[in-house]
Amino acid sequence: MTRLRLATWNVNSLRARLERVGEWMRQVEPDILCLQETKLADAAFPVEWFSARGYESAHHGAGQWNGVAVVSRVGLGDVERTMGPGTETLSESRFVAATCGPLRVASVYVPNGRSLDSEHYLTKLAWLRQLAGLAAFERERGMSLALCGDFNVAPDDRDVWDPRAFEGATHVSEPEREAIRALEAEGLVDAFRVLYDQSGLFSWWDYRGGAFHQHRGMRIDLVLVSASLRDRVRWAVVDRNARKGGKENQPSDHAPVVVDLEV
DNA sequence: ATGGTCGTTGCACGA
Repeated sequence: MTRLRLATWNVNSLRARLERVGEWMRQVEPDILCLQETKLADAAFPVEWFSARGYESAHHGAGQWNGVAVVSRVGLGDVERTMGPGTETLSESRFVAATCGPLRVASVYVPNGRSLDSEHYLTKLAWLRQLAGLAAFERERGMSLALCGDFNVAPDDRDVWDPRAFEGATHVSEPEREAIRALEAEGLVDAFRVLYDQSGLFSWWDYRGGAFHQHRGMRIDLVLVSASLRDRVRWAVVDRNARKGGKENQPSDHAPVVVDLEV
């Protein structure tokens, strides 16, 4: 039995955050790290910076927007950059998957729905349906799966600072939450919720209005693992320290989520 | 109180 430390972090520009990511990795020593919003083209992704620290990497990005990566020190192979045949356009540069040791790992950056009456909201729901198809595919071929990333959905009211503030907004609407439950119906469990049932444990805080200091956040960064791993979740945390900092050490607006699995 | 801040690109826009 070995302990596998899995983490996911929307870094809001890897170029702007690289030094901070390096310091965090040195302290936390994740075995597998999923990144979102690298905002890099594949050619600009710092493959050698990661390999110098003992990590292989797979990146999918077009630059400027989106961009996701899987970084691993327990092996990395069979890289896929779409959720399946015919989904290249939908997948955008928001999906990359790789096999890392015993796990199939996907780093996902679910589209922001913007508003309930936006076409982007429909794209978001379609994207999540496609992701459920991928979960079914991995289950059918017997792979243990970890879907890690920024889902832009708060699964239930415990995951928002004030449900009343979100009436009629995205991230909390019933169709979005149903899409997360559909992933669970495909055999995935929210690893963080295996250990914690409290409200107010957030992973994202708006940069504006001092939201972080006033505890106005949401839990939208998730690690969804195969149900067969439920009893192997040993430890989990949202590392709020990584959300701290000011002018000289700017944080992302997301904190990393860390999950330790006994595999 | 319809504001606020950050990262990117280029003199707004997405989140």
